[in-house]
Amino acid sequence: MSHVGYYCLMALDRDHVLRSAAALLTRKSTATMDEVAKAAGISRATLHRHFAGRDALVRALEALGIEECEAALDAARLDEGPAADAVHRLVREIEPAAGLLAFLYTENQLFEGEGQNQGWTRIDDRIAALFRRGQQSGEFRIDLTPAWLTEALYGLLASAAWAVSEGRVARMDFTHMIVELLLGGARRREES
Amino acid sequence: MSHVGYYCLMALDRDHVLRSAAALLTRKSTATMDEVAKAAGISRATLHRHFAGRDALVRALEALGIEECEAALDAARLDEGPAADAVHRLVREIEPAAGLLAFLYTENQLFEGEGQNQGWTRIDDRIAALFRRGQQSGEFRIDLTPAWLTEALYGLLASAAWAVSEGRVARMDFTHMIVELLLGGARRREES
DNA sequence: CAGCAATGAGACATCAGTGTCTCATGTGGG
DNA sequence: CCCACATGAGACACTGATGTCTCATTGCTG
Repeated sequence: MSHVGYYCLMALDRDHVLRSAAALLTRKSTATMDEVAKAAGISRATLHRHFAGRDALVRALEALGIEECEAALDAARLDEGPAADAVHRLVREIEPAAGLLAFLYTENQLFEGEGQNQGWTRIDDRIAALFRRGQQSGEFRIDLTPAWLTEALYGLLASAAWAVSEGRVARMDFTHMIVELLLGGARRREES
Repeated sequence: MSHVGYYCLMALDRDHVLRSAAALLTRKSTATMDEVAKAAGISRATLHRHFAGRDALVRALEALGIEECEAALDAARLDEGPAADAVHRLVREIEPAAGLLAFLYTENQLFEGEGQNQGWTRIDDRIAALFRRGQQSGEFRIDLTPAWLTEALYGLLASAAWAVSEGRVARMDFTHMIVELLLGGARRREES
């Protein structure tokens, strides 16, 4: 069954191509299929054998982003302990995917109206639920809605990913910057 | 001198076209020149008479964004009073331009490397200076750099603009959401 | 070694968006 | 009334990216 071996290689290559494309498109969101292929070290023909077209590639990247996001959500154990700690774990776990997320965050502006991948709404719901839990436990202030806090988290992740990739801030500060800014705003402050 | 009259109309039209384009591109950043023209209620030919090409249009939008940003910076009187109040005034003044800013924020990812319009660095510097002033006066915590706070402000402005345009949050909460989240994180909290 | 599968390279048609042009129309000013 | 000018509509060529195809080469399997 030589097929098995080849398919396995294909799968490995596919993942490698996907990650190369993610890394490239994070930096240059308008990169050509040619550039994507070169970045992955393969020819455009082979790239097309993996992904029917640019659209399919972006969809695959979206699926990868959702997958990594949900993995991060799982690893962060959002239900356990103080909500603030859960947010910290979440940002730490999601950091490696932040660049890809930032790309998809802007790319999704294109999917306007049409069939919005329901994976994102699931993720939105889980994150919003975390903020809501923090509000109900009294950790977070209640005048900022969970929906806004979720959006703000996305925005901060994207900002930080770009700022890091352009050298405006240090990569090692990534998690600290986001968590401190977000939580400082979200956490209810004791009366001064 | 019929020229005067015509030029005046041209100028008015140009501004109108620019704002229509800003409004459209805020929603659909890949809109066609045809769509931009239709959105402005003019023909593609006339659009080309105002702006040599898509590139020129984006540059003009960039100039408009910078202009409105600086106007907001001026109106906010960043040097006066507590830094926190200045941030609040800044966000309030900049809100009308937030959509355009969000568009340019992602579009600028394209201008990578090349001649980055120095207007942005001037704006960056003024905002960063405001945060630095707040740190020196003891209002803001010092473990978050002014550069990061500036980036975070941009990210929150873009997030909020998109979230509002997609109906995920209420437009009337715009300023409150951003200021409360940003300042809550940036303002030094009294020891609990 | 023989054969098969995957690849790389390149040719090719296609398509969308763009930039440029012309011409007819209409409108306002002299 | 007549003219100048701006506009709208459309034709046109050009470009860049894309999707599809063929063919030679490579490398692994049996």
